[in-house]
Amino acid sequence: MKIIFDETRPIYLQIMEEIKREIARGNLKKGEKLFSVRELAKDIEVNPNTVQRAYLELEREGILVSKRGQGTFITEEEKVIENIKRELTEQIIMKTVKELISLGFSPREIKEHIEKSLEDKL
Amino acid sequence: MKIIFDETRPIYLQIMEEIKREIARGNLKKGEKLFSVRELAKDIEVNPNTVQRAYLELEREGILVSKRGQGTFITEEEKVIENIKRELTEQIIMKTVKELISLGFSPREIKEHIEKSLEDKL
Amino acid sequence: MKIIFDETRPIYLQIMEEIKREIARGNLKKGEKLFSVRELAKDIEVNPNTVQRAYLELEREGILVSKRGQGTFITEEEKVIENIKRELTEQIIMKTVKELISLGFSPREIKEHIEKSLEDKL
Amino acid sequence: MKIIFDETRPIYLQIMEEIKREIARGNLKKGEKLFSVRELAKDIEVNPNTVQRAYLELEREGILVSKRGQGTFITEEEKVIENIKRELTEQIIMKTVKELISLGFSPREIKEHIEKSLEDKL
DNA sequence: GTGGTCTAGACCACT
DNA sequence: GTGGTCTAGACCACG
Repeated sequence: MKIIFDETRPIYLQIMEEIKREIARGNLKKGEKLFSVRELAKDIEVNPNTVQRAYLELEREGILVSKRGQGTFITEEEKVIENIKRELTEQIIMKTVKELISLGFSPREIKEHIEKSLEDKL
Repeated sequence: MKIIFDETRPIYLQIMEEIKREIARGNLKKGEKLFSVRELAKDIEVNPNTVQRAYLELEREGILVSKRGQGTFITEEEKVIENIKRELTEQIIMKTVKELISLGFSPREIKEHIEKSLEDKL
Repeated sequence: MKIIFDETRPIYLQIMEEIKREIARGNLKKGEKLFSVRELAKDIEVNPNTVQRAYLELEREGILVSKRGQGTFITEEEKVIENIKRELTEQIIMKTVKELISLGFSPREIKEHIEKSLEDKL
Repeated sequence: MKIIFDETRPIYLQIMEEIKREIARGNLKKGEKLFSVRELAKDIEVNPNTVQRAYLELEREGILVSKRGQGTFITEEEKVIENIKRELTEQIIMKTVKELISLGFSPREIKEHIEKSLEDKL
């Protein structure tokens, strides 16, 4: 995993977000085993406690499941995973819409612009 | 001006981008006088040379005009200013579309998602 | 490289001109490696930053190509090189013609004078 | 008079050349009175001795005539003046021809280039 | 080793 | 005061 840290927000949050993104992209699949806390900590050069906290919060959100003596796994619940993807999508779009509105575009104009951009890809 | 630096990209580039964003948003208008090199440098806590470089590059792009002994100004050319806004818009949209595609959405799905998000605002 | 500085014009400009002259004369050929920034700086006794700036501007003009960790090279584009020679030639001739006109010669007289000078060389 | 000094050649020589150029251009006419040594020295910010030396050498060349108690004058001899112009012309042309040859042009090519440049002016 | 960026501080030309 | 240039010296990323 590769993370470029932001320096303005807590690192554990950024780790959480990155894991969610990997799940949403399908790179981490349901039931899959994650790196161990120590491995990931070493890999991205942060303190193991920080990774631990990220895993803990994700477990609280029902996204991860830790099994003593075995490791940490992505949940088997497909609904949770779909939810992550939906939320991330929503987030990305809202951010973009806000930026475009701050540039003075109306919702109608935004729609037109995006449709034009997508035409090339269709 | 307020800039949160990225630490991974040259500062002078980030200054350039921030100024372009301010122009695109209409906060900096054609012909308007910018902060002096020294003022801005002090304000955002970088070396005057770094601000100077950002101004120089923007001048080369036709966006700023420097007048020795007077200051640095936004160009009077409206076309240049419109161009900045167009490019910035394009950039924002392309970034979003790419992110959504990496999440596995088809162009059609992206369009639908965005339309749904915009409905609330219309 | 040998440069006699002018004291009235920026050093980095004079370095640029000298490099262009060397290219036009064929002493620097397409694809050839230049002195490193530090070498040239030491050689002509200016600060490395000044040489760096000259190289940067020439890169922007498409005349040089910098490769980090490797060095700076003359472009492979022959058209660019031909262009340098053409521009330099134009410059030299225009300067002479202007000087002669300021001495009160008509274009016809200038032509005659030059033809006479060239006869010896033919 | 305005002189940008060269820093590499004696100042008195550069003053001599500038006066010759002014004569060749017709800005200084036969019999005309020159600035006094002190005036010119003050004007171009050099030591009066330096101007004195330039005047002395020009007097030796028959170009200037100094009259005690009256000042320094351009010679009345038209031939001398014509000579200056001829020499200067020759000098300018030779310099240009040499530069163009060093760029690899043949005399025939030089002639063609110059004729082309002059066509616009004819 | 290479180029690229940045800081600190100086001096210049222009208004 | 303004922008423009330059030096000295540092640190980084790349190969």
